[in-house]
Amino acid sequence: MMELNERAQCLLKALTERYIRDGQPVGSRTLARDAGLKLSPATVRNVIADLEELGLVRSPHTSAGRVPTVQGYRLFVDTLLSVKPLEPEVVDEIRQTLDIEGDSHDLVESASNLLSDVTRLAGVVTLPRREHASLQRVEFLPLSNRKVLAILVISDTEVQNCILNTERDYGAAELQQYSNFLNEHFAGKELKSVRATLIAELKETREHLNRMMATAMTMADKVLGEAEKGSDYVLAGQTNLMDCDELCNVNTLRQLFEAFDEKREILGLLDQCVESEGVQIFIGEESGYQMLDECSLVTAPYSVDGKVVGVLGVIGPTRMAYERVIPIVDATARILSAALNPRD
Amino acid sequence: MMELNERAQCLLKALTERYIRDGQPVGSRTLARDAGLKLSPATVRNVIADLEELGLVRSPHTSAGRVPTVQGYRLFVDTLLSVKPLEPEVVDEIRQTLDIEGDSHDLVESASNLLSDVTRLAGVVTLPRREHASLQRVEFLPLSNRKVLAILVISDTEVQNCILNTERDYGAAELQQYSNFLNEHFAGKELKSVRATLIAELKETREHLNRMMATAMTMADKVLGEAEKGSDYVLAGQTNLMDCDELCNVNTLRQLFEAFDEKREILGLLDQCVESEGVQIFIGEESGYQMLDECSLVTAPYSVDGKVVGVLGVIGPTRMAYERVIPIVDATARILSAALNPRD
DNA sequence: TGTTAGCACTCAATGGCAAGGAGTGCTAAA
DNA sequence: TTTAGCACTCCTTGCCATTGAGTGCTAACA
Repeated sequence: MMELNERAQCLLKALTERYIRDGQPVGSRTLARDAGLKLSPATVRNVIADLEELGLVRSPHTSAGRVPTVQGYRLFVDTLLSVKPLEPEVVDEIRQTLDIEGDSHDLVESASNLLSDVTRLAGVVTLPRREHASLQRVEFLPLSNRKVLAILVISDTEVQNCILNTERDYGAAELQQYSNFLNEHFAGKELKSVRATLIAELKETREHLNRMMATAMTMADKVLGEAEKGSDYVLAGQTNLMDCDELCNVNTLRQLFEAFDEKREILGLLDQCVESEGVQIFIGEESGYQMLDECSLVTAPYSVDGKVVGVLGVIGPTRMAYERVIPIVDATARILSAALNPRD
Repeated sequence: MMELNERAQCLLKALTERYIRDGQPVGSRTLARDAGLKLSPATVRNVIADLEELGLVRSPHTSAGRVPTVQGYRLFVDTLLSVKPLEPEVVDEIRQTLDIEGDSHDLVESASNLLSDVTRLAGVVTLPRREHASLQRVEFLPLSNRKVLAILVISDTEVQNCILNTERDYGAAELQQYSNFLNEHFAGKELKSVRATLIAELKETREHLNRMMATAMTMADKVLGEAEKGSDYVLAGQTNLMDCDELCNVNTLRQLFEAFDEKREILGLLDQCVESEGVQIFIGEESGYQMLDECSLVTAPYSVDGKVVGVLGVIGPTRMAYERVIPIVDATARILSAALNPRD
C-alpha cells in the first residue's frame, strides 16, 4: 500500500478524531481549522480526495463531509492513534472493583460490569477456561433418593458441585472410599488428562476393576464432564449500546442482542482473541459477523499461571473513543489476571 | 360502574380481539362486519361512542378507528375473555421441557426459556424463595490459604456452597467436629430459624461457648447469609419484545431493558404476585412502573410443599394474545410446581 | 325509540415542490 | 504547490394539495 505523506496522515487523524467526537461528517472547512496545519479548505479538499481514492474515507452523500471507512479506522488505530496512559484514578477504580472476595465467576462478573461502566459501552468477559486447571480434590456426599453430591475442588477459589443421579443409594463410608481412591490417583493432575485417563480406564479395564472403582470412575467422569463443558461469557451494559446513535435502530439492535443471547457466534469471535498477545481490535466488518458490521470489538486476553485462560473486552459502535477504550481494556486484563492468580 | 348491555359488551369484545389480532385501530365498518350482530356501521358508531364516554376505548386521532384503553383491556380480561383450554401438544411440550435433571436453578431457567419460546414474548421466573427451606446438612472442607469450603445441603436438588475466608487454616478433623455439632443441633430446621438461633446464641453466650462452637457458628452464619440473600429472577427472550411494533422505539426499549438489568423494580412487582392464588394480570400503567406503561405482565405463583415460593410470568405489549398467554402461564406454573416437588 | 342512510368534516399519510445550506470538484490565478 | 472563486450536488426543511379512512351529526325510517 502506498505510503501516506505526513500531511495526509495528520489530516486523516484529525478527521477521525473529529468524527469520533461529533458523529457528524467532517467538511474541509472544519478540518482546515481543526488540524492546525495552516491550510486552506481547498487544499484540504485535495488531500481528502486522495484519501477517498485510497478508500480511507468516504462521503455519505455528495454534499456532505467525509467519514472514516473501516480501512480508515484501521490505519488510524494502527499507526496514528496516540494512546494516552490511563489516569491513575481510573486504574485505582479498576483495582478496587476487582479486589473482592468470591470465586472467579464473581470476579468475571465484576470485570464485565466495570468495563461497561467505565467505557459506557458493553463489557464482555469470558469465563476462565479450565482445560489446564488441575484437580485439587474430589469429595462425594450422600443425599437421599438415589442422589449423590459430588464436589470438585479445582483451586482455593474454584469449586464446582454437581448432583449425580445414581442407580442406588450410597453410604457415606463407601463414597469416602471412592473419593480417597480418586484423590490418591488424580489429585494435582490436569482435569483434561484426568478425564482422558478415566475414559481410557473405563473402557479398557472395566472387568478387571472391582465394582467400587468402576462406580467411582463413572461418577468422576460425569462430574468432570460438567466442569469442562463449553465456554461461556458474561455480558454487561448492553443497554449502553442503545444510546449510540449509529446503532439506534431497532433492527440493528435486535440482531446484536440476539447474537448476545445466542452466545455461540460471539464466543467464536472471542476465542480467536485468545491467541493474541495483547490488545486486539476488530473494526466493523473485520469481525466477519454481520451483526457486528456497525460495531467494533476491543479485546485483551487474561491469564492465570502464565497461561491465557480467557478474554475480556468492550463492544461498541465503530465510532468509539479508541484512545480511551484501548488502555482501559488493557489495564483491566492485567488487573484481572493479577486478581485471579493465587497470591501467597 | 354502570353495567354494559350485552350488545356493548359484544362489540367491546370484538373490537379488542380484532385490535389484538391486527394492531390497527378498528373502525365502525370493520366492527359491524366482525361482530356478527347484523348492525350497521352507524349503529355501531353510536355504541362505540358510549364506550368511549366510559373510557373503555379511545381514538388515536379524530379520523381513526378505536383502540381499547387500559380499562377496556381490564374489562375484556376480567369478564369478556373466553380462555381456551390449552392444546394437549403444548402441555406436552411444557411437561417435556421441565422434565430434566438438574437443580432448581436449571429448572427455573428452562421455564423462563419455555415461556418466552411458547409465547414469543419475554419470560420471567423468580428463583424459589428459600426462607421456608430447611437445612438438611452442613459440611466443611479445608482448602489452603486460610480458606474453608462450606457446603449447605438444602434438599436433594438444592446445594449451596461458599468459600469462607478465615483467620487461620483449619484441619479436616476440626472442621468435621464443627459440622457434626451443627448437624446435630440444626438439621431439619428452617434456614430462617437456624439463622436466628445462631445469631442469638452468638450474641448471648459467646463467652460460655468454647472456641470451637463459636467458630462453627460464625461460619454457619456466614453461609446462611449467602443462602438467604436477596431474591432474583431469570429473564428470557427479551429480544422478542423488539418485534412488537408498539414497543419498537429505542427509548421505550431502553427503559425496559434497563429495568430488566436493574432487577430491583421488576422484583418488587413480582413479589406482589406471590400473594395471589392464581393468574394475575397487570395491564399497562396498572403496574405503577413507568417503564411498563406499554406492557402487560401475566403471572402465576408456583409452590413447593404447598407453600408459594416463587412467581413466573410473561411480559409483553399491552396488546398481547391474553386468551393464549393466560393458560400457558397457568399451566407452566402448575407443571413447574410439580417438577420442583420431591416425588418419592 | 332504536336503527339506518347520507353527508360534511377531520386528520394522518403521502408525495411533489421550492428554498436554504453545507460541502464538493474544478479551474484559473498567485 | 497552494489558494480563491464559482458552479453544482443533494440533503433537509417546510409547505401545500391530495387521498382515504373514519367519524359525528342529522334526518328519515321501522
